[in-house]
Amino acid sequence: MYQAPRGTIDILPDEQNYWRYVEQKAAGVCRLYGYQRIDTPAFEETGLFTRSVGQGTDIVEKEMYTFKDKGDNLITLRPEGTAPVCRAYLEHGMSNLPQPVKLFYFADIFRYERPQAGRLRQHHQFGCEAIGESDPSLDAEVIDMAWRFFASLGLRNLSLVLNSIGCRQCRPDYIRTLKDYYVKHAPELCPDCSTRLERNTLRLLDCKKPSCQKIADAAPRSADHLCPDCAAHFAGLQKYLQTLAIPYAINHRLVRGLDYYTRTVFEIQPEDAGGQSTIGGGGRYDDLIEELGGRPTPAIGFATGIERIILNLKKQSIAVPPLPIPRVYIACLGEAAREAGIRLGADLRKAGTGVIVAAGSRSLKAQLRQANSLAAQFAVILGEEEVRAGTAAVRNMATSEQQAVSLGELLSVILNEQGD
RNA sequence: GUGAGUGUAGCCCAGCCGGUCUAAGGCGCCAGGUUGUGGCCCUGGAGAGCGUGGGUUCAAAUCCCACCACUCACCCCA
Repeated sequence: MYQAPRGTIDILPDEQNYWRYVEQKAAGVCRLYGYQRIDTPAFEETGLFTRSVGQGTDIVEKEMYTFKDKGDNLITLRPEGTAPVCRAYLEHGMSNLPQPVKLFYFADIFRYERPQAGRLRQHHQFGCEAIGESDPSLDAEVIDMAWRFFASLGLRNLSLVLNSIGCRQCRPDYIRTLKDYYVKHAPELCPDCSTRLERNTLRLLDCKKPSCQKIADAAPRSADHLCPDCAAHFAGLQKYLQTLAIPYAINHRLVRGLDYYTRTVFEIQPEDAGGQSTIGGGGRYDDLIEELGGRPTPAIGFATGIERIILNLKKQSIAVPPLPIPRVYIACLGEAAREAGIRLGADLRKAGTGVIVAAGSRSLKAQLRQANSLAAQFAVILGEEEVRAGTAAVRNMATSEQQAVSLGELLSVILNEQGD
């Protein structure tokens, strides 16, 4: 027997209402903020990701699904959503549109990771990007949008953590300062951190080991080493978040795993944080468009993990509306009745009503049993008697009331009945 | 990539100091209990040879090994 590849899941019919719910809420929020949908390919030229996400990152170093296709092109299944959107922005000359350009997407994301709950090799993200504006009010708006999205889903007890990691003017100085500090503590660092010291100094702050955390807590803070522009930007963002009454906590150890981030970085997570807790995160990437060959263009965005959102919807027992199902079940006894049933089903569907026409030749009892378990509101019973009389028995499944209706009236009777 | 736990029918699971296990039960599914009628109830039926592959043994779902998958933690992030 085959099974789904490791770290992938089938999203079965029973789960689909969660997915539709999340998508619908996301689209609703995007409409509120003027974001338009974009869909990009599931794979891109590998260089797009190594260039943007960064050579030293875990994603590029060990998590990408990369292969050569039959035309000898180096291809990578997208491990994140921002770079493809930026590529599309450039490729289609969106810098000629009114700025900022506001885009959202639903995308499947591929990373070769060790799977566990809330962490898959193929997962789905909803994300937004606002490209072409550096004003901190846009940062606040993007965070507000993410915040409103989670609120509209009904998720409670979320926390927003925030930081600014500076820009290419001030960050090198900061990293030098940070490195000097860490070099002094080198003997106390865990093995991972010892290698990070050279390879990716910023990520030292992110280490979860208690011993390293103590060092990180006392480390120089990026927010204290911002250049005047970045400091003003960060102050502006906080002011606007206060204007929007969005609660936040600054965590100077928050750095993100992708190299393209500048200035603002943020994450949103449930307060009862478990292992894979972050349900959304994002930040500014003011240099990325330029890095990809465009003119200097500031931008900010965020992404959310749909599987993790659904995990939390379930954890918080949030009721999600069911998907619509057919209201009418047509039971047929005999060949003449079947033909009548098929015709009736076609008419009802033409009128926009969902119908299940019983197939096969099971007993009436079995057909009604099925109507019941499919939660139909009405069963229409067609047998030889009815066909002969030119009628059908319409049974209200909730009340068990049953009446004979002439075939001519049947359509209007069913369409007018509320069911319950 | 590291460490630990788990793996029996579609689902939940009993059994696991080896031997009537030709593997139990519940849910679900199918059928019957009315000659054309559901949801409750009753009866019956189908459905696994015990994650996969080896090994130990007269004998393994039950012991050992490997692999695979899932879960949890690390790591990483959504």
